[in-house]
Amino acid sequence: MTVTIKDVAKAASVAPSTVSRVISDSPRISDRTKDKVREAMKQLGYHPNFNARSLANQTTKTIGVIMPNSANKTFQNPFFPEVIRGISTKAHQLEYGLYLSTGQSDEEIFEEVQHMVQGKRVDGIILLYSKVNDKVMKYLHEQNFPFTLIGRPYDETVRGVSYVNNDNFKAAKTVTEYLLLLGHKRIAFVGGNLDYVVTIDHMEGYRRALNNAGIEVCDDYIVFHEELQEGGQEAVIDLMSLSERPTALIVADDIMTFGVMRMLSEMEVNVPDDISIISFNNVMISELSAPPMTTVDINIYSLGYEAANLLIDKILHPNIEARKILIPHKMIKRQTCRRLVESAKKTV
Amino acid sequence: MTVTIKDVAKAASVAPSTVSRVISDSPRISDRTKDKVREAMKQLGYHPNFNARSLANQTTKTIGVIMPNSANKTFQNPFFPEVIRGISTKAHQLEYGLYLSTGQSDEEIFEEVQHMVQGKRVDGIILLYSKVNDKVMKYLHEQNFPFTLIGRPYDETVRGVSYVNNDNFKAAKTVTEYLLLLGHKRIAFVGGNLDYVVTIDHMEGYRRALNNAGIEVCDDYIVFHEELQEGGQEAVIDLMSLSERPTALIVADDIMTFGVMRMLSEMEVNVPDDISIISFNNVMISELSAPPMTTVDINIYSLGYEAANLLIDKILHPNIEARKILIPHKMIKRQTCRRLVESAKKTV
DNA sequence: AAAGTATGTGAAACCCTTTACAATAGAACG
DNA sequence: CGTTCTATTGTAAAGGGTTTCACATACTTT
Repeated sequence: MTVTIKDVAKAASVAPSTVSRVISDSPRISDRTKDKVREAMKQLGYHPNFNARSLANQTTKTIGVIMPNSANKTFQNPFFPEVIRGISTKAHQLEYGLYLSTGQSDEEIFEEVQHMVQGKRVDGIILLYSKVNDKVMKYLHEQNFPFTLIGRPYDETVRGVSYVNNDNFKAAKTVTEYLLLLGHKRIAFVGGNLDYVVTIDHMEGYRRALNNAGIEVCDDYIVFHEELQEGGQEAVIDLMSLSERPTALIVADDIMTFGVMRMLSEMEVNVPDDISIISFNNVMISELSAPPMTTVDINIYSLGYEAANLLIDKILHPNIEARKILIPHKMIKRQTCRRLVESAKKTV
Repeated sequence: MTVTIKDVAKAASVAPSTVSRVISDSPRISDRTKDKVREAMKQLGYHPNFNARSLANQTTKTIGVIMPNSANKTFQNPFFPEVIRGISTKAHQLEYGLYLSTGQSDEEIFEEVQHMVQGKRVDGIILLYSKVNDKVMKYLHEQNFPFTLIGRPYDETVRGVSYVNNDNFKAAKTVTEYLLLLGHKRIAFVGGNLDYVVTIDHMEGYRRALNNAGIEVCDDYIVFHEELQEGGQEAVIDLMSLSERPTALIVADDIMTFGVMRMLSEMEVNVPDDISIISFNNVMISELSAPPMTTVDINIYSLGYEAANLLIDKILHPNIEARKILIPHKMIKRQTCRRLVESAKKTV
């Protein structure tokens, strides 16, 4: 049926091992023989069998990409195609393939990871999320299996975890300071799922900035929501029902901001005249909102690219020590923030 | 090092073949033996080696997913995570894994597909796009390798291609008719890349509706753009520069519509008062535009789900004949279309 | 008691490559 | 001319399973 190395060997009247060596371009084979074998390979249309190769080599040249639980809509966030594009680019350069997780629940995902690892289906794994107390991460760490995190481990004292992250604490702090400088005092924080480390870092940055400015953190101004659009919308309802409405919002994610802005517009609250908004990620469409949103570009593509780089490095040099990469972020000022004029909003 | 089937066999004092039979739950093994072997597997923490299995079985339980050329931004369209979610769900149900293409250019992708197929890395392939004269499709067809298309082959006379598609012709026709009923006569069409079959189908539907209504199709009203946001923006510039501006726009994709609406808002052209818009896909955020957009829901998730279903069927029953599945679409009326009042726009 | 039939198990071949080791031939050397 | 190198190629085992075939039981049947 299929053309194997033996067929090529026969056709070129050499031993299978010779063919194998020609494939890996071993210097121990004479040029004459190489030519002869290559000719035969072309004639017969030979392609190496991937599985046999992996088996003999104990290496798959494949990296496993673990997406978060896809039950909720988080998944539709353009964040994912973009990280994957980054991962994909680097992987392709180094001739690695990508194997995607398909599990829907945390439990399913965990099982899948076990299979990937124990079944030697991939050489390493990239986790596209960082959760607090993540079973998957714990497992990979225990198994001493090559992996990198996008984000950071919740407990940074855990040694030996490579990750690539933004300085989310700093980004959130800066963003809050920016709003403070614009004269805002009642700044609310609309976070994502609290199980994710990024949410915690954002919140800490926000708190710190407020503390530094001597402003008391008001619990009513801090809300969390898992779902992207719906979450954004519910957050707005909660916040706008307060007797003292916030004058500015820090929102965890651009997509959530779309939800927020939609709801605000239904309530006829004008952005940025009545309320300022700043969010995170700068996905492609965030410049297309009405008005275009001010957000923090976190360089999603690089996050993926560097994660792949780190991982493959680890695969190739297992004894290399863990590295942490910080991808720079950058505030992109567009049109959802405005300076608060002193007297103005005194009348609530 | 790793626990193999032989270790299990020894521990349970049976032959390796017996262990193998237990794994595949063969009816020829007594329950007592099965229990004994399973106990041993658990004790030793045995997991079957995937590559060895694939090699012996000649089957990988993996399906290859080919994304379009990721050089341009098309990729960031939330369409992709959503189809993949559909594919992923079905694949997971039937215990198939997903292997993703990483090539950036058409040429790279083609090579990759060749490797996947010849190297027996996957059991079947799903093409996430349908292009005119697609080399990849041609190749898969020639090789008689199991694959399904999302979209449809340009040349439908090619026998034996399974695909899942929307009736894009009909959707575009309906949408055009809808605008006609609202009193629009100057309806423009902003299409995607003309290499994609979907673009052609949309255009044909549009033309047909106009013809049926006895309205001459004006070439100036038909524009195409590859890029999503930029494309949308450029299209608007072109159309709004015409002496007779269109009163309604049919846009190929929701993301593009975001670009269109952004540009329109910069020009201070009001949607829907000055111009009506209707587009396709209904991705998650399309309800979050300002105003929320009227669009055609094409059920992206099902597209993926059914494609996986079709493919796996084909893999399992190679002699089954090719099937075509049409996923129903549905117009979602939101707020970007309005009735044209007779007298109104006469003054251009 | 002999023959026939399930049922359970083991040995060995096979899937395709890689690789350690062996073998051969020709070149260089004394 | 015999010996030692060196360059090149071959042989066989390993990598971890699956599958076929044949054999050994135990149980019916006549």
